[in-house]
Amino acid sequence: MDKGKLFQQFVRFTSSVHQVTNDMTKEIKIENITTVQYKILEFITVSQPVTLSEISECLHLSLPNSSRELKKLIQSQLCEKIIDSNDRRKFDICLTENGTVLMNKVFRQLELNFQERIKNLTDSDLKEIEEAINILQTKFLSR
Amino acid sequence: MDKGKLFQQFVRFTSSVHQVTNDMTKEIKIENITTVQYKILEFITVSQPVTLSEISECLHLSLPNSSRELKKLIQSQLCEKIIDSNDRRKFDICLTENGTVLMNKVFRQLELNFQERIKNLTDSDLKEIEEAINILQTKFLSR
DNA sequence: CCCTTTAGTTATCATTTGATAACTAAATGG
DNA sequence: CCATTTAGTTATCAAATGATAACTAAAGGG
Repeated sequence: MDKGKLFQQFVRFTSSVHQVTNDMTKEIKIENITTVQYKILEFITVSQPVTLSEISECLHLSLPNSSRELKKLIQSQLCEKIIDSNDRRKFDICLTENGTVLMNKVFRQLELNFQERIKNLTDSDLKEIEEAINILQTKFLSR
Repeated sequence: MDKGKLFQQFVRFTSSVHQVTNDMTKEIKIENITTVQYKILEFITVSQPVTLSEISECLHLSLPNSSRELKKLIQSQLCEKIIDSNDRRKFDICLTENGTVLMNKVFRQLELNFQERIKNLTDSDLKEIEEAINILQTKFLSR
């Protein structure tokens, strides 16, 4: 197995994934939400409940900056803090009702883009894609 | 084939890919190069020669902003313009000798991270991963 | 009970990035 | 050969992001 060649493929692959997801998300515009704030929202959506430290670590933002941006999201009533009764320094962050509605709308749009992209594929192609995703997910992407 | 479920998997998958590539690249710091400038360099490296319009389109930057950032990269002597003799409004952009050396260094570091990540996998795992990447690349990611 | 660590806040400043208008110069098309 | 389109430039301003210092308040450990 040529690991150098695999690395080359990996580079092209990740660059394609970034390209495709960029194209799929670029038209999605939410009023009064910046790019970083959107990433935070997306992270909360996928991983909720999360702590501020987790946001900070996973999105490579400093704690002060995470705090600032979260504050704006809370002011926009898109997410909320739920104090952890075991450790009152911490708190869990969840989407509010509003936030959930918003992110559902975003993901529906994303799914339309996705379905558009796969609409010409056969069932056996889709099956192969599913398996490929599973292999990468279990063997390579999860730590 | 449940396309809705496939979408869910796709979302988790892309989020994992972003996470992993973020982690692999986050320690890579080049002096006097901003994030956007690095993305431009990366794009040139993978796709050279490129035009300014291609940079602008693929990285979702306006032409004026692309021009500004490219100017800085040229001032840092990391890339250069090569006038297209067929159409003198256009020009191709390539890495300079310096830029090539720099990006080689970056990619070597990236490759070390990559090898570290796969070091415990068997040859048959790697073979599966390679095939999975190929399937996604040909059936899903390329337009 | 005190000291240290952890988790987050607030304020401030510099830098980066985004957006837009007004421009040049070359190509293209009738 | 003139008008329009294409490709890129320059300047300027506003907004977003990054970095850091000084802070609070709770938890944990001896």
